Amino acid sequence: MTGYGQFCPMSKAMEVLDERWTLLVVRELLLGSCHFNDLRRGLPKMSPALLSKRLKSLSRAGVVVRTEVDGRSTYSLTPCGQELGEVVDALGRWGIRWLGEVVDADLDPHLLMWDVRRTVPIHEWPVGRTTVEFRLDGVAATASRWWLVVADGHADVCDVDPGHEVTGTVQTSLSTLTRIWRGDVGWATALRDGSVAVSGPVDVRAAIPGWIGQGAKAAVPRPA
Amino acid sequence: MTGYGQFCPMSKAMEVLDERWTLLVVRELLLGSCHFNDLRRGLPKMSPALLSKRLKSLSRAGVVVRTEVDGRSTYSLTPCGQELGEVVDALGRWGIRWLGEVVDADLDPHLLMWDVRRTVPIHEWPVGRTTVEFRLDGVAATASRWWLVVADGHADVCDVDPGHEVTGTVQTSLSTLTRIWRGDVGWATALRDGSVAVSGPVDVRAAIPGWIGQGAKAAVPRPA
DNA sequence: CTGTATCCATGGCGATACTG
DNA sequence: CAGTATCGCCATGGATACAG
Repeated sequence: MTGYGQFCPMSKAMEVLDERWTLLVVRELLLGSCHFNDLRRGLPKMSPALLSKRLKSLSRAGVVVRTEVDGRSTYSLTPCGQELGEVVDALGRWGIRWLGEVVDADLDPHLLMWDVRRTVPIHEWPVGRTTVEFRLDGVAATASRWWLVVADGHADVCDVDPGHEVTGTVQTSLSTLTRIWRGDVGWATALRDGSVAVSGPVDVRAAIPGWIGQGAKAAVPRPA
Repeated sequence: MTGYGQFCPMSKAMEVLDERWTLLVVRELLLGSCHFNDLRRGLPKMSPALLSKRLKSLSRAGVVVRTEVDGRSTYSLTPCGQELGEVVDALGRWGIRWLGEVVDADLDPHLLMWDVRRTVPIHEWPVGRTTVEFRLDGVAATASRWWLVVADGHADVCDVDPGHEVTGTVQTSLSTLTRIWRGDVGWATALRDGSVAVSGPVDVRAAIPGWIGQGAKAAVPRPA
């Protein structure tokens, strides 16, 4: 008895979607990941076996299609899967409004920098290569320094020094950068209270908040 | 490890909502059920122990509040819970569009008549008591005859003959009535192809399709 | 790079009965 | 009416290692 025994459309939807991890896989696909290891990077706590299993059931459900492109496995959403964007959106809006507190167990520097990378507003950056260094206080040494490199309309993030000249530096805690990215606190507030510090030439310091993107839900109004 | 270890708002939302049955409980509350046994009626395949457990965790999450009203346990949605209407809506729209086929295991005459009752467009009915009898072909005798009674701005459904004069009768299969209610097929089509038959005075026969309500998602456009 | 194969513990959840 | 109490299965999914 795996179903709900109901003909209600939302019950039928939940039969496809309510298993653990399922909608997070869909979210990753909506955000543009299409290869197995890209998906894994956005879902670091998910075992590969389970990811594989979920991709298979989403295929069976007609949400995902697997194709081979240039010999690489490529997953993408069918029209049916793309329409789950509305569901994912509604969940995100609800989550950001009512589930505001981020506990330590949810913090993850790799995940954060991966999200920062994919929300970089490229056109806000200067032409030519620009590198912003991040220093995360209180994070294990191997994950405390990051370099965000934007060049040729493309953003990359490294956890080893790429050796470029650093245009500016952001220093803060993992928690603060996460909350800024989520939109829980604003740059202005965080700069004022000293929980984040930017360094570099004055024009760079002024520009950095506009260079660092935010999550899609950052602008959602919060309940009073 | 019960959470996802992610700070993404939608992951946080799923931590609260992705367990089996959870969103169906919310759906019932959104539809207006507020007592334990009302909820059970809308969730017949859910064990009472599990319903109790889900209500408790939804309370802990701030989605539901339990109060005593005139000595009766009463569950209702907090503002946070009411906003899940958007999520439930998005899921229902997606479900009706892409999960169209209703299998036999999802058919349930009690559930259907309970849904028909609560979607009755009261103001479409005549003043004074009106009774429509339903005869469901191919359903066990104890659940094949139903009486929908509308009087004083209130609708009731009985599975035993209430003894009133019957204003009109609908005869069809459980599957057809379900698909009509969901909006998968229209009254006109079903009457034309004979899969449903209405009897009674000519004006009643003409009026019945307008008396029987449909699910909230019936009007959602289907993919080509 | 893209997965599979195994293994195991956990606990989710279904079924049923029962109680204030 | 509104839940508890118990029981036991089996499937879920986490961890790890490995393979084409």
